[in-house]
Amino acid sequence: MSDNEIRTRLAPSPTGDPHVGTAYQALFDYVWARKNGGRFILRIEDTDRGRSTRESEDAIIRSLKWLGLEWDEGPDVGGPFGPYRQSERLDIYQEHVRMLIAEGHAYPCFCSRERLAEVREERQRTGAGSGYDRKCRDIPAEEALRRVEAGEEFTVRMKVPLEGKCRFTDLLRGEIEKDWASIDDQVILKADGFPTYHLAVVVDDHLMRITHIIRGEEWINSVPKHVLLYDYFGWEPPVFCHLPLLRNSDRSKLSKRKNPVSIDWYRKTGILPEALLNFLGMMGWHLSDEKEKFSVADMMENFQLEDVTLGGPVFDLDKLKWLNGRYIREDFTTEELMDRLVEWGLNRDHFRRILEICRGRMTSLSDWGDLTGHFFTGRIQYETGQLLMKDLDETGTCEVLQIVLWELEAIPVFSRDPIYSMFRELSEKLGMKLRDLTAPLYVAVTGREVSTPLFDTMEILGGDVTRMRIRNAMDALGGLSGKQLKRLERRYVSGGTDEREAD
RNA sequence: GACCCCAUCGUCUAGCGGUUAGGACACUGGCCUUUCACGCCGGCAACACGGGUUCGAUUCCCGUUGGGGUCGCCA
Repeated sequence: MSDNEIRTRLAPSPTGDPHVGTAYQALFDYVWARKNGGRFILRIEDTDRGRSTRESEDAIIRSLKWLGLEWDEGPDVGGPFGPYRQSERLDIYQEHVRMLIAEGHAYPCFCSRERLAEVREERQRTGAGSGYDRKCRDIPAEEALRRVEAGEEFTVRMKVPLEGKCRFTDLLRGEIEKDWASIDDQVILKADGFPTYHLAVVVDDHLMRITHIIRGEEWINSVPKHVLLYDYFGWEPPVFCHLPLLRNSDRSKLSKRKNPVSIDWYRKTGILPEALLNFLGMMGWHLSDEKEKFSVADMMENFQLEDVTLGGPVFDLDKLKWLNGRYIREDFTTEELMDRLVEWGLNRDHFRRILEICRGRMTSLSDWGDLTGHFFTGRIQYETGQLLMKDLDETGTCEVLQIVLWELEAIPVFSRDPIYSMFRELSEKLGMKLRDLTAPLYVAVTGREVSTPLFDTMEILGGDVTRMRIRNAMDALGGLSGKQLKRLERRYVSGGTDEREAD
């Protein structure tokens, strides 16, 4: 590697389904590195012990490979600056934390989570800024050391200046200013010895010689903490370039409650990787005014980071479908398209999973088409009468479907058994018979009252497809108004899992 | 609420002081066609508002409004 090589990275946290926002960033990172003859690095940010899973990491890697965005260094391929999984770099972070403490830039904090929660609430309420009150900042070093050695639980926080301004440059926005006083002493090392994002990202980006940090706009507010760390370590910060966030049609940040966000969903509904990439490429960037259809290679030839536009682009499925249609019509011979189709869903593995759950219902081989159509279709047409829950009207049914949606969102691994237990518990909670609860769901998910077993079917379809169909069914029933939704949410609080893009 | 970011058709965008404000998706009228789709031709539709700067502002500056993001021992 030469000294002035352009190096970008994608740093996803393996905590759920691979997110299209991750693909979006990956595309720009990839194109920028490759267009400059540089390298694109994949780093897994699995410092959240509770939520990171290997399954998620594998799924992310699979999705990125499906898209054809290949990295030059990463946990699976190695590289000169590994390991590329943060959980395997703990000693590196701890060493750097020791350096910061030794130089007085960081300090142990002994506050309990409870106290922190109280402080946070109090400060929010009184508008005294937010976050931590720096209680432990001035504990004398010897005393702190004694308490640490005595085995008291602690985290490590970085010292942030109490006054003055932080200035940094974002490639797309120019100079950005922020008062230090608005930033609190961020935890950089958790009580379990794992680093937080802020420490790990700075240390790794430096050690991995990242030259351009291209990531979502949601990170812009944490840049001051990062530049401060670069400063404490005496390192040169890389170029910061924050991409606009992909949006739902109501302009909020793209989220799975309102949109399919899993890359898998796009694959499963028959979007071609080249079309998805092309589409993502036109979010905030354009090849030329006359040419909407372009390849990653076209993009590589013409892309300039500073040409990215800043308005948060709404992710418009209609336009993606149109573009996808153009690829299908224009880019393949029938033979080639056949290969794509086989690869997509007409392959033995997929057939086997489906056959296993439907062979018992077959009296002739030709039942196959009728019985399995819902596995090979995008949108289902509904008979709204069939969608109604027993003894409920359209609104009542929508409310139950909405609750089901929330419950489905909260299932960490979307497979039959957890889905089954969820429905069992839910039917009890709602005081409904399980079959009365699931009957309309057969219709919502498969289009029919009698079909393949629901939970297996959901598993095969995947969480995003399943949820999208239920949402479509709700729309067919007239849906819920914002007001009704709010009321329902108050009445029925359910913990959904956070979704996470790469940084 | 505080702070940060953003602002051209419903949506993705072109525009970088002087344009009938262009293209694409969606919607829509017509043509083609045994249906549908594709394709072709046409239509609807935007510079958020108010101040400056300037001979002239969609374009530059400042406010307002609107939208978004962030305020975690999550990333």
